Amino acid sequence: MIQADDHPLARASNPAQRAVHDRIAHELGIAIVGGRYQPGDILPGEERYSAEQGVSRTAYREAVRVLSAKGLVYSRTKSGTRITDRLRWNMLDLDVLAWMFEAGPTPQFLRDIFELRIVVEPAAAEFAALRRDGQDISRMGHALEEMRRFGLQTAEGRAADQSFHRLILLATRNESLITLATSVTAVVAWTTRFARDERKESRDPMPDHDAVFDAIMRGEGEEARLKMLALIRNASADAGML
Amino acid sequence: MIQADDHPLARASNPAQRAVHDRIAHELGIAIVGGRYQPGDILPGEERYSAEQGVSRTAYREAVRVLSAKGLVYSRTKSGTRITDRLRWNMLDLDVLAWMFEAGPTPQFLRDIFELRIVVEPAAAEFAALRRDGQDISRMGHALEEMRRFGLQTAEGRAADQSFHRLILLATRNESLITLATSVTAVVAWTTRFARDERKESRDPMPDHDAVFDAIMRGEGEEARLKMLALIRNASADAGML
DNA sequence: GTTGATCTATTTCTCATACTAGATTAGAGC
DNA sequence: GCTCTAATCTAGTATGAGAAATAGATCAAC
Repeated sequence: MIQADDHPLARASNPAQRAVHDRIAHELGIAIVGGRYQPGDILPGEERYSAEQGVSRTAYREAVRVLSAKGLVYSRTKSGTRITDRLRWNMLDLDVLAWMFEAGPTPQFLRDIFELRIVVEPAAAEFAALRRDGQDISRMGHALEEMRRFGLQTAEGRAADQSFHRLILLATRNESLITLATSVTAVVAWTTRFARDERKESRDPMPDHDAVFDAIMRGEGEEARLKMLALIRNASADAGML
Repeated sequence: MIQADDHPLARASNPAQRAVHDRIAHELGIAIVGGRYQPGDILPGEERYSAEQGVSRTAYREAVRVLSAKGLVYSRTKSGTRITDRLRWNMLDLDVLAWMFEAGPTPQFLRDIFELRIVVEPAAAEFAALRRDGQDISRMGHALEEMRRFGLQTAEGRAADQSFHRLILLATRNESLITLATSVTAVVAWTTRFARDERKESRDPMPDHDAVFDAIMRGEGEEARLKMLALIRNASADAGML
């Protein structure tokens, strides 16, 4: 399984060594999704913003192109660059989600994502049950072994958990579903990372996982869907999300 | 209902009057999703590409930033700009979907999207049934009236149809669901626009729509989900997609 | 007074050029 | 062969100059 930090797309942890345009996009992105600029508002403008921030217009413009590509803003000559209506934002873009999270996610935002999870992951489990092959099964089994061995208190255990969910996605053979669920589970992971340990001890996650795995292995789509639904509800309840 | 072409985000139909960086992003985007560049391939490089296309490095770079924001490519100094692995692409981005469609959508791609539709829209109908208010009901009713009056053979009728589906989405009060379904239904609309008229006469769509509307109005979530599922299956069958 | 055309000012967009930074590669030295 | 170093190549940043587009003001006509 590819670790996020190993991939070239992963943002450098140190802001200083990030490209300037990337840093600006990040700052503006957070300011926008965090509500410091409201839809309809006009950004300061190339000349002014770049001067204030001490960066070149080039870097600023490239940052705006990024935000524009994600639907957060749109630019017109003379009018300036405006914040787009929220319904036009690419809410499922990983960067946008990350910015939302950094800006301080609203309960509404988290509720939306967890609802989406309940829609998407059980459906994914169903498709996976119908399309998985021997290799999928083998890898899922291994991930569960690791998870059982290390437990969710360790980094290895959590990695195995995420690996298991990822393997289910890949077994759906549906790229759009994979893309979608990747975004959703990322938010879930960020959320539960902070929600963990605050509460009472969680229940043992293994029975739920085993049940999902078993249904997928036997090719029982409907059952896989229901078991995954149960797993998510339990996990969400433990994280205090439901 | 806002027409796509009225919005500033809508691309100009005439490529000539589009911004240069936008045109380049469009061209490269189609080339990438169409497979002319494969994941792992390296783009020509700023100097070379901009010289060949007769545009400035600035414009080319802004185009690459857009593609990068959508996950299609990533850049590193010295290495160059590479095509990202497909699983990193933002498959649900409206531009990416449009490029896929323009590049000639594969059957696999269309199957993926229609599967996603079957996952998402019934779920949306369920949420809508639980959360709609009087105004939602009133507007949906009006849309159905228009649809009944004009029929799906006219532009007005199709607009009313899309409006009805859009209103259901908005009634979910879930922004991430709205964003997702917007992308999915866009692809469905593009597909059925071309698939229409080729086949035998379609069945009357009104009973299916009325049933969905009725369930939503009465606040019956489960029923709304099932009726929407039936509607989609019928519509897809008529379009030759199932 | 209202409407319509024109003019102006402002803002993004494009280009050219120079230089920087960082990663890869090749070579020197051992 | 191996290691360290230097050359080199590519994306990144900066700046200035001007082009294109258009919102808003100004003015003319009715």
